[in-house]
Amino acid sequence: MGRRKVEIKRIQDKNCRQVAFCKRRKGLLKKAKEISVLCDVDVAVVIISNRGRLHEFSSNNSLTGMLQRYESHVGAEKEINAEIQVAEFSNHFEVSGFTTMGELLQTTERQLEETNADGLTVTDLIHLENELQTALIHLRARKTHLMLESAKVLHEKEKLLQEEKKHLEDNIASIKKNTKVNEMSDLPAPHMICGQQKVTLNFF
Amino acid sequence: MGRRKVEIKRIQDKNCRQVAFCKRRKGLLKKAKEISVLCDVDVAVVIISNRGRLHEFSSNNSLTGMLQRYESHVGAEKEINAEIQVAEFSNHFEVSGFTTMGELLQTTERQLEETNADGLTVTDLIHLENELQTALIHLRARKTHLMLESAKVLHEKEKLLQEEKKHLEDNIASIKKNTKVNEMSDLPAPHMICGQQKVTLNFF
DNA sequence: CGATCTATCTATAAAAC
DNA sequence: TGTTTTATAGATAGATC
Repeated sequence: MGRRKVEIKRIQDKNCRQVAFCKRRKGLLKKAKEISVLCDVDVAVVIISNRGRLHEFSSNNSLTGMLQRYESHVGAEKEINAEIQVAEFSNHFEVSGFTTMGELLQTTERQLEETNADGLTVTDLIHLENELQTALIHLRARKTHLMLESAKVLHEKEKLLQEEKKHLEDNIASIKKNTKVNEMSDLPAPHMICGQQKVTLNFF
Repeated sequence: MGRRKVEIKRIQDKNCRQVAFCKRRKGLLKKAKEISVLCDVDVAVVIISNRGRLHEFSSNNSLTGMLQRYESHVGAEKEINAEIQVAEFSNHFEVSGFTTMGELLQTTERQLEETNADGLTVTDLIHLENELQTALIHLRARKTHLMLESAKVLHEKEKLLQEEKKHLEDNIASIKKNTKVNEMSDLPAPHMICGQQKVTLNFF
């Protein structure tokens, strides 16, 4: 989109690269905003320059939270935090430090690669992994159960209301069938009449 | 950038919006990739369509991991809170074609066991795990959305039925109010037995 | 839906300030 | 570093299949 076509590979000239970054960053954030508005979707964009500056767009609070959370972890602190987490983990077996299996496995890999630095054995990791797995399974089972239960309740509610509705409609139909017109002159709906014939209710 | 200029506001026509979303999403992700390569920066883009589908680009694994971890945490918290507070979901997730969490876990475990038979490295496992994690996040985002959507539909249904019911009751009340008792002398007593169910009619 | 085709609009490379 | 200008590459709205 410029005077000449550019190949998509790292721009060698530092200055050109910086200029391109400013321009394209602006464009990208604009595009993100546009799509979020035009198409009514949630979009989050995070850009971290190679100098560590953070630029972001977020169409949504929860995503903003995500970005803030990310921001708090970014930079040099990230490495340190990771080290601290690993240390705490190996010392106290704190589950909370690890959020995903991926992280767990990554830690495992690091430990394996680091020629068995301190303490943390693969057995320990497997133990923790099992604990996490179990907790997840329990949580998911409970969640699924609650969801199914709720759906059932709502469906039963609906069914009941449908039945009630039918009953009421039948009532009105019966009344109409058995009522004289002349008695109903002041009713909003003249066709709904009570009459002298026996009302038949076929509720059940 | 098309046949005519478009105002940046929510596209009303649903179909147009969807088409625009597909095109612009592709464009946005492409741009994100380009800037990350050209300018040597880390970029993450997360898009969640209003149907709950998740699309993302990430130039960097750790960034992806970070976002995914965030998603997992907040997503899970949100789901649980929603369950406890509202506890209303419908059978949509039965129709959605997705397996349950339990099934997914079982499948995962089976796959891991099978692949593990061959000499897979930890790196291979991490890669596989990340793929599964991503799939899981997509699935959860979509599932949660479908469930909430279904609950909404059911609630609307219920509300409608309640209104209909009230209307019908009002009709009956009007009829009662405007009907002379002497015209009803040959009607059954206000309390009638239909089959085995006692039905109380307050018509008169 | 999704792909393909254009006319048109937009982004941006390069240059200059 | 940011803005403006200009020429041009790229994105995409609307249409068609």
